[in-house]
Parts: sequence; C-alpha cells; structure tokens
Amino acid sequence: MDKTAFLSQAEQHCLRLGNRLTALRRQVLELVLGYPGVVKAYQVLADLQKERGVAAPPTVYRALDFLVENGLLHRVEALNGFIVCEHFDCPHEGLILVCARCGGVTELDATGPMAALRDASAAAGFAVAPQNLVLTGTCQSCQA
Amino acid sequence: MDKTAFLSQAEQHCLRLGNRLTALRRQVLELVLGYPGVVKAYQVLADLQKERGVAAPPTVYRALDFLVENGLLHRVEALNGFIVCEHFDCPHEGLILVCARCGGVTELDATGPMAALRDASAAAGFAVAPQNLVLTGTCQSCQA
DNA sequence: CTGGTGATGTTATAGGATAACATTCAACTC
DNA sequence: GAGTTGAATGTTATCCTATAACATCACCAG
Repeated sequence: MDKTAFLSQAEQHCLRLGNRLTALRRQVLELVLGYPGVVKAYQVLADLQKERGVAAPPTVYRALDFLVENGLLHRVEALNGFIVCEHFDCPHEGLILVCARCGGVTELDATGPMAALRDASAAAGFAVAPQNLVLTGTCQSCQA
Repeated sequence: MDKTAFLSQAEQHCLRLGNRLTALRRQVLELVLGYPGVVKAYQVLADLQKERGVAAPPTVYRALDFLVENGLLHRVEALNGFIVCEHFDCPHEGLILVCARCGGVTELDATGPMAALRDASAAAGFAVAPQNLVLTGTCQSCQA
C-alpha cells in the first residue's frame, strides 16, 4: 500500500472509531511512516521541529498515544519506540520480532500462539488483555 | 524458600557460573527480595541510600544488571522494573503476568507456549532468543 | 454571541538509564 | 611482601523518556 492510500484509509479508520485524524496527527503518522522500523518519540519530535519550527514533547506524545489507541501504531515498550501497524483494520494480535543485532523489526500475526498463552494464563486465573508481543532474537539476514 | 537459604543458594549459583555475588550485589538482591512483586531501580537506590548513606544510580544499575545476567532477577521492561526469579537454578522461560489494576505480578512457566511462538517465528526466518514474556491483564482477585 | 468540548501550545519537571573517568580491592606472580 | 593486573565500585555529569499542569485556540450547538 502506498503512503497516500495508507493515510486516507487511516483517516477513514479513525472516523469509524469516532475520532478525527487531525493535521497534526496525520503529520506525525506520516513521519513514523517514513521509517522502516521502530522509531522513537524524540526522533519524531526532532523531525516535527524541522517541519514546523517549534514542538514540545507533549505534542508528539499526544499524537503518538492517539495513533496507538486507534490501532495505527504499536508501541514497542522494550525499545521505547513506536512502529506502524500495517493492518490496522483487521483485529489481530501482533508478534513483533526485534533483531538484537541489526535492530530491524518484523511483524507477524500471533493470534494462534496468543491463544495458547491465554489458555495457560487462564489456568492460573489470569485474564490476558489483547496486546502485542515483543520478542528479541536474530533476524534471517543476521544469522549468517 | 526462606531468605537466607535463597541467598546462599544464589551465591552458589553465581559461583557455578564463574561469578561472585559480592557484598554489594548481595545487598541489592536482598533489597529486591524484600518486595513482593516488581520493584524499580530507583526504589532500590533509595533503599540502598538508607542503608549505606550514599549510592549513585550506576551502583544499583550495575548490581541489577549482574543479577539479571545471572538469572536471579527478571527485568520487566513494560514496567521499568525488576522482579526476583524464584527458580533460577532450572533453565526455563518465564511468563510474567502483570495485573493492570493492582500492579500485582505472577510468574508462570511458559516453556510450552514459547515453543509455539518460536515455531511461528522460525517460519519467518527469525530465531527467537531465550527470554521471558510479559503480558498484562487482570488478575484473579481484580476480576470481581 | 456564548458556552462547552476537544485539540494543541507552553513551561517545567519527574523518572529512567548510561557514559566516562577515578579509585579501590582481591588475587596472583615473582 | 611488593608489585601487577583485572574486576568491582565510587563519582560526576549528562542524556533520554515521559508526563503534570495550565494556557490557548478552533469549532460546533444552542
């Protein structure tokens, strides 16, 4: 999907959820989209400052939080970062694989394995919330 | 296992790995042990300052890192915290369940479900490293 | 117009982690 | 026992991440 199409679909998606993809939020999403993998809040902040002169942390954090809440981004806690979710319109649980060597990131669907984890947790009386999983390891090209 | 026994077993465990559980490291481990669940680095730092007057962040971070490397603690990244590993002497992959309501933490063995995740990842050419999994949700007593 | 609501701007600060360098300590060799 | 070496710890400073608190603005409904 190209960038323009992604953005307009994202906008529709937010509308369906009763939220507005404002100019600022759109701009932040676009910036994150410009990175191949995980990007940090302060990197986005720096980019935003280049584009509009001034910007403070809360501005970018609010936009990022909004995008996460609307499913357009995943927050990668282990890395203090954010990554675009390519398939925000179908409900899913992502499996985010982070390469410890190159820092690259792959996203898989984890609905199946998540069910197994949910079962194991339910046996202990714990109700697992919908969420993404982050695993570290080594990606294909770094295994050489 | 009581505290004293745990500490002396921990010491033996480190020795087997060729490392030393020094007085400082032991003291930090003891402090973490004093908490029922997850504890933050700066909380440990504050405790350490109470006990020995002065202490700087690197002191406690170095000790915590050492304890994690030797399997005595788990790092809970989603919470910026640390938690004691009760069974450091048998190799395992932990499943750490964090209650979003009360902050309580439970640790389960996740060797089975982890294998499923590893398979799914291997299909994408990604080699998952041994690690613990952190999931958020709601614990039994908070589900009422 | 006016009041209300959601979004954004602004300032300040809290909280988490590490770099870089100095010093001390334990163990080993000679 | 003196010297040497490497690990561990002390010390200072700083960077990165995140949010609280309050001010302002834009928009729409009545």
